Order: sequence, then C-alpha cells, then structure tokens
Amino acid sequence: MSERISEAELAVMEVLWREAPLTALDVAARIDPARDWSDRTIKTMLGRLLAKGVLAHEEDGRRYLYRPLVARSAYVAGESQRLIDRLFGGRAAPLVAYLAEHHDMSATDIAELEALVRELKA
Amino acid sequence: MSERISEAELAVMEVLWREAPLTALDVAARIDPARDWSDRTIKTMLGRLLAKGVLAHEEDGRRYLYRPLVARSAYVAGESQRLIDRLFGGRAAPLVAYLAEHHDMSATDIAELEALVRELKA
DNA sequence: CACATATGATTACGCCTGTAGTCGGAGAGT
DNA sequence: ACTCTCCGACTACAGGCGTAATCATATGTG
Repeated sequence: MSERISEAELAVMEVLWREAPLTALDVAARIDPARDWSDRTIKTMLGRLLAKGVLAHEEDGRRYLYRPLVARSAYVAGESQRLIDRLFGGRAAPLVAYLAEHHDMSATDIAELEALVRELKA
Repeated sequence: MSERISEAELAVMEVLWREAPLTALDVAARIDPARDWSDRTIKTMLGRLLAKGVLAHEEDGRRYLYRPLVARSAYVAGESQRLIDRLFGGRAAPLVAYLAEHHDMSATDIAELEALVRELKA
C-alpha cells in the first residue's frame, strides 16, 4: 500500500490534508492558481492517488468526496527518511548537523533547538 | 546547468565522488553488486549524466575517464533544500525539530547536537 | 421527452527513468 | 592486410509523470 506520491500529486494531497473531504472541483479551486492546471489534470491526479491507495473516495450523489488515507505526518516521515538514507548514511544526526551548519538559523530557531536538546537529554 | 540526478544515476555519482577519474568499466566495478547492473546500463547512466552536465569526460586513448562536475556537497545541499521547501515551508528549523523528535538520537548524537548549539550561539 | 451540462472513466502523448541491445570504428593478433 | 574484439554512440522499450482531451452517462431544463 501507498506507493510514492509524485511532485504534482503532492499539491493535491496538500489541499486534502488541509481540508477534507472535498469534491474534485473543490480540490481544483484550492490548488495554487500559479500551477495553472486544468480541472482535467486534477481529476487525473485524484484518480492516480486513488489507484495508489493514498486517497479514498465516497459517493456523494453523482460526485465523489475525496479524503486522504495517509497522514501528512506519515508522508513527511517517509520522505525525510528517504533523504537520510540516500545521502546521510541512514542516520538523522548528520543531517541535523548539516542543516544547523548550512542554513542560517535565527536566534529563535537556535533557542528552540537548545530547548529541544535539553529535553532530549532529560 | 545541472539538471536533476535520478535515483539510479546517484549510484554512479557516488562512485565518482569517492574516486575519480575512472573509466566506465572502473565505475561499473565499483557499483554495489546488489544492483546487478549490466555494463551497458552504467554506460547509459554515464551518458545521461554527461548530457545533464554533471559529469565531464576526458579522452584517455580509446576510452574515456569520467569525473564529477558538481560536488557531492552541492548535491546534498540541493536535495536538502528541496525537502525543506516541499514539506517544511522552506525553513530548516522545523525539519531539525522534526528529526530530533522523531528519530532516535543516541547519546553521542545528542552530545554532538549540544556542542553544535553552543557553537551556533557563539 | 430531447438536449445541454456536469462528472467520472478511459485514452493520449511526450519526456524521464530503469534497464538494456545493436551498430560501427579503432586497435590487437596472425 | 584481414579478422576479432573492445568501446563508445545510438536505439529500444516499458512504466511513471505532467498535462490534458474525449467518451459515456446521469441530470436538470424547456
């Protein structure tokens, strides 16, 4: 179950993670207009996501209502793990170190991180 | 320049990041045997990576020597940024927090992270 | 009831990817 | 010089992805 979600499909999932269930057209209405997708395209995405088992649809009269079957958190976990496996030898710590070094962290970010570390030590 | 490197292509890049320049067959010899790839497949990868501008080749008699044109660190930076943009609103800090919470960190990892935080605060 | 309309289902199509196979020319052996 | 072999160049082909168009069917409308 739950094959990989492609880049474009992710845009559809994001909409449904934010609000569900929705009809196909409701999803279309909530897609970032910058994508400039035809309704047809979004229907195709919904169909593929159904086939992949990451969405469910229930009939609502003559249309369907779509809802996610996988939680966003599960997807985030999977994708993060993929990155860790592919580029950081499967360990999260090197990625954390990498991020801390290469991405400008605001003072707030650092304070949060500090609190986190304190908590982890406990 | 430098289009995206696919999953399979990455295996080839990893070899060349570790040791370069190499001939096509030397690359093939160093690919994880578990991949069970034919030499042809690896030649194809090399060709595509050349076309993508991430490898260079220089003649060495009747064969070529391949070497990376993009550093592994640049690739890692790009892929990390992609993940951050797609799933963490473009900010690294939430990813760090996420990782710290959801991935078992060893005591050593935490100590390292602590040192990092101290350094960041300085 | 016949037709325009709205929806889901099916089909299309070009590019990328994974995974090779084939063709042709440059050396190597006899 | 002729042939065999090795290597790169070009070609192949199925499945996934981005992006839709077309077909079929159910529905509301005059």
